[in-house]
Amino acid sequence: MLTIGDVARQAGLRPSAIRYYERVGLLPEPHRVGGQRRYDRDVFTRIAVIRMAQEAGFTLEEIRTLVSGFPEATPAGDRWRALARRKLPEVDAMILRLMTMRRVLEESLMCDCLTLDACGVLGWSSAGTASTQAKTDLG
Amino acid sequence: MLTIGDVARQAGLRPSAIRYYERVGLLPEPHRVGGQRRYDRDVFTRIAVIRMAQEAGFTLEEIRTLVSGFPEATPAGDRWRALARRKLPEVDAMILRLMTMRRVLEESLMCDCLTLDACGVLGWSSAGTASTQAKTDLG
DNA sequence: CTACCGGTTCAAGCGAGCTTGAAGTCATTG
DNA sequence: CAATGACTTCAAGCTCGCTTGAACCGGTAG
Repeated sequence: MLTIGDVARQAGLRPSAIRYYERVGLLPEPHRVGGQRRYDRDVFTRIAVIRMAQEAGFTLEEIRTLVSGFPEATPAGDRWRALARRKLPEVDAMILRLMTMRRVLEESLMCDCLTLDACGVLGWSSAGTASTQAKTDLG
Repeated sequence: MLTIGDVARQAGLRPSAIRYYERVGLLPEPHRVGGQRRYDRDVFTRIAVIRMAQEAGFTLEEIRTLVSGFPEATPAGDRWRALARRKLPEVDAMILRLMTMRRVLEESLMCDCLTLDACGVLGWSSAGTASTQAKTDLG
């Protein structure tokens, strides 16, 4: 049984973050010994999931849905699957954007432009078509 | 010559955002007519660059360096290239994380687990090795 | 017994990225 | 001339994801 400090040290975050996660429903309320939180080792799995999802661009709100075990009162893993299904295209879109960015970065390493928008790298002609380009997806 | 309202409408953001970008140095100060800002169409290119970089996870601070034409007082595009070089691996890492997330989402659509961490999909055994896993990269 | 260490709560603060509101300016329209 | 509407500045507010500080509690060591 680990104290919040142990968990924090091993997971590489601050106790305050762990309490915060608990407050917003990302972590379950642990049992307590004399008022103090005691954690089981599988809290690390949970934290790792949270972190990964966070790095993948999910909000804590979304992660809460991902991660919390809607115990009864819910169809099944249907809720989680629904979210996953909804999120997949977003993740794909994100990957695409990042790959575009990657290309831009890489190609711009090879040219002499002073600024990004003075540079042809983007494939945009720097004016004219720009307004069309400007409304790509973001909504 | 476009007013700030025109630009905002066409770019899909609010005038306040445009003024904000100007304040933090993402957009150059436009000329003014009777105190009001007037923009050239190439502002849309700039805005599109900003948006893309933002979606790719750059902070406005970084984008400022990316986008602003450090006119004199700077070696060349060296500064921008330096940033690009520094950012490339980060972008790559981000892409990798997203692909992991994608895999998790996709595979979890195919299993019956109620929660993510009850599920084997992650490849983590749900305890034991977790603490090791927990410290992947984040720093 | 006292000190100290690490836990506890709660409210407030912070940085990023904007938005909102108040108060004023300016051009056009009736 | 007065009203309208889009602009202006400036300061303050808001959301997210935490952190920090004040004040307190409990267990162990000297």
